[in-house]
Amino acid sequence: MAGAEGDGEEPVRIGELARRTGVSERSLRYYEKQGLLAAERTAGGHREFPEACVDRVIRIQELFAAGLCSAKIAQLLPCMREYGGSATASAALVDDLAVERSRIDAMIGDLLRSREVLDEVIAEARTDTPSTP
Amino acid sequence: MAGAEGDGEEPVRIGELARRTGVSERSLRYYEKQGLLAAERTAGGHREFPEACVDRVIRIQELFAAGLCSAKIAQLLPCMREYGGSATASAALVDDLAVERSRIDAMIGDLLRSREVLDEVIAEARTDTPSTP
DNA sequence: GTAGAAGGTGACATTAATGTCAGATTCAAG
DNA sequence: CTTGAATCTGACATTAATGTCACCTTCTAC
Repeated sequence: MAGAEGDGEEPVRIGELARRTGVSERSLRYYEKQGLLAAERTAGGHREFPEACVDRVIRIQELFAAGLCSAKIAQLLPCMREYGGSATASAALVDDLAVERSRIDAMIGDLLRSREVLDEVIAEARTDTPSTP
Repeated sequence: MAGAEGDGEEPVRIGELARRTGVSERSLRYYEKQGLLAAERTAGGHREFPEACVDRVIRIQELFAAGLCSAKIAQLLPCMREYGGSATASAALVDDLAVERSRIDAMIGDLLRSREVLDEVIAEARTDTPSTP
């Protein structure tokens, strides 16, 4: 097996994490401050993220895109088995999440209708102004 | 036929429009200033929206929810046959809209994945803490 | 050890739609 | 006319993630 020596974990520094996730260093530091990410520190104070943070950051971005605020995400993450979470959502949190879910449903509807609008306008323009006559 | 007298259009004031669309008066005034809505004015300066604004406002909200900014929406609306638009999108606008469309596609993906996350966490909580044992 | 790349912290700015408030004016019904 | 509801304008605030900059420290390869 590869990586059988020591703890078998190659820490990731913030620059590499930013590059691999497409999320700015600025945002990664913000995520850490909001409790969405945990990082070890070198003796000199540089952050060392675990490998798993790559997927985690991507998931966090998706949740941000879905309109959740950092506080909600911070509550949600510990309940996700996917990222080693073992917590169970409290009843209050479940209520919150159900509301978020409804909002997401509505937003998906808005997005689908808006996409249709764009498609119609684009198609109409291509009909009126064909680039390949 | 109903409404055969005169111009046959009952104008809508801002309060009623707000109530019927769920959009605040503040936002409706903002939409007008951004060129998304056009309103006649009474002698005293009060806005009189045409009936069609009800659907139009709802569509505008959907487009905002889809992440378009007011400037893009202002360009888009005149190209929508649905709302009496007769314009054809310029090539530059089509390019813009295609970019928006990609973004919307990506966002739909994010929303679907995020919704799944919420469903999992909610389901897990309901399994661990059943309200009806 | 040294130079340059990478990282740390903190502060200030931004964006864009929306909320809110105050004071003045208009509208509609008595 | 009068009165109360509705509307107008303009200004200021907010939100929340992210950008940017300045200045300093740490890391890494030579």
